[in-house]
Amino acid sequence: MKTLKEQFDILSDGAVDLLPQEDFMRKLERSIATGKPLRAKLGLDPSRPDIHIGHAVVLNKLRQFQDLGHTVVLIIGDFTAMIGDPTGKSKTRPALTLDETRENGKTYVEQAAKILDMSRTEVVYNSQWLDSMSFRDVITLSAKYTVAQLLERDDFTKRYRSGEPISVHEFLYPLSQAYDSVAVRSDIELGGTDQKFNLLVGREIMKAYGQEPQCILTMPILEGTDGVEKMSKSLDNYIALTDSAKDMFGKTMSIPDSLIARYYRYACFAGGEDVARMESELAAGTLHPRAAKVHVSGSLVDRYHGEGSGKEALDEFERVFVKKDIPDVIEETVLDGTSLDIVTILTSASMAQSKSEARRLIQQGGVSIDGTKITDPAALIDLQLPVILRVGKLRFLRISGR
RNA sequence: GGGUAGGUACUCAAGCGGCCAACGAGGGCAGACUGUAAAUCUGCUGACUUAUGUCUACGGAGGUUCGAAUCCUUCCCUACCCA
Repeated sequence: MKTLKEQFDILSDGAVDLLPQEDFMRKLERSIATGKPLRAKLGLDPSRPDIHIGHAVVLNKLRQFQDLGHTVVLIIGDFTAMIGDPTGKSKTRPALTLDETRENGKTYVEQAAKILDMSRTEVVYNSQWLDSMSFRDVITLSAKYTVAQLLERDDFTKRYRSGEPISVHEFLYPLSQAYDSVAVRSDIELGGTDQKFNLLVGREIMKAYGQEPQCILTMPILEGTDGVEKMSKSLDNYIALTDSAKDMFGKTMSIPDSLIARYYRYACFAGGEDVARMESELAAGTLHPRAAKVHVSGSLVDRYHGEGSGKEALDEFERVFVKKDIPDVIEETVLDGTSLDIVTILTSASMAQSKSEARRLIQQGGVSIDGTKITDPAALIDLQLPVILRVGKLRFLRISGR
């Protein structure tokens, strides 16, 4: 069993906030003394079933809790997802049915299992308690917090000032999330830094319900592969846990230099010393940024696809992008006809969304067949034998006719 | 309930009777240069059997007009002020 100090050092490493520190120390101390594990809570939004390595930052931290013997409580927000979305950004997000959210929740958990130790994980759905609350219960809950307190949240303040709509139910979101903490009696809740407000509401609400308030731990929000926006599916700048080794490697190679060490630390969960060494070598110029990225990409792939797969991904990468060769595995599509015009091929193979787009791609020189650039939109392609179609830098497809 | 300002393509945002598939910016895509980095430069960015062509589109539905994103009516939506 690790000592208090050791546990604290491990758990606080890489965290942005761990509040209040003294309370957390007390909880840890008690846990060590009584042998009773802490309950670490994480709420999941099951409206989008794919987990990406941005989510993984927090999951990895949870894993550290588990490795120290503590319990993780995953709350699938099936009830909240059913109602809609609070962020205002995507106000047209369709409300999901309970079945859909359950289904998403399941895939979510399957993916989380790549990181978490499921034998030390409790999975619960918040509809279990939220769905059965009466209107009276809701009023009781909402009476425990004030509008001014809610408006403290950055995002609410901004929207309120700039005249954007805020629906009343959005105010209820932080409260219901806070109530989840009451329901599962969490000792500490984790989340991204964007969740800090919500996590803190949890403390107040727990107190109001006569419980010992949870501590909060926030992890950084990992930027997406564009290096600017936070990683998210809707911005398409994400690396999914389910991405193939090849994609994972390639996507990581495309991150800006400024993010290399950050990815090393929060995506690969490299230790503080290793990260510091990389940072200083990069700064000193003794390590080429590309080499550092190759290392980061490789260890990321190793992490999720097994030891050694990072090397394979690198070999493939070198072949395609350094030697300008074609990938060794290319998806194949069979089309009707043995001689088709290039525009038809592009659209029916889903490499272009419309014929206009196909023509544009051709005119701009982004299309080649077997390595030969196609410039004539009316060109006929002989498909007696399979050909390799390349669109842009990254998209390859083997086409054969019948 | 009353008043004011608004609702334009992925986003922001011009246009305010014909020259509008709609300026500009961002984003995205393609190309050049590179380290699948950044920065920079160029082109494209509604669809259709590529046509000085047709269709769809400026919150919805009607209307005026030879002609509407632009004018009128009505409905819906948003913010703010008053109650």
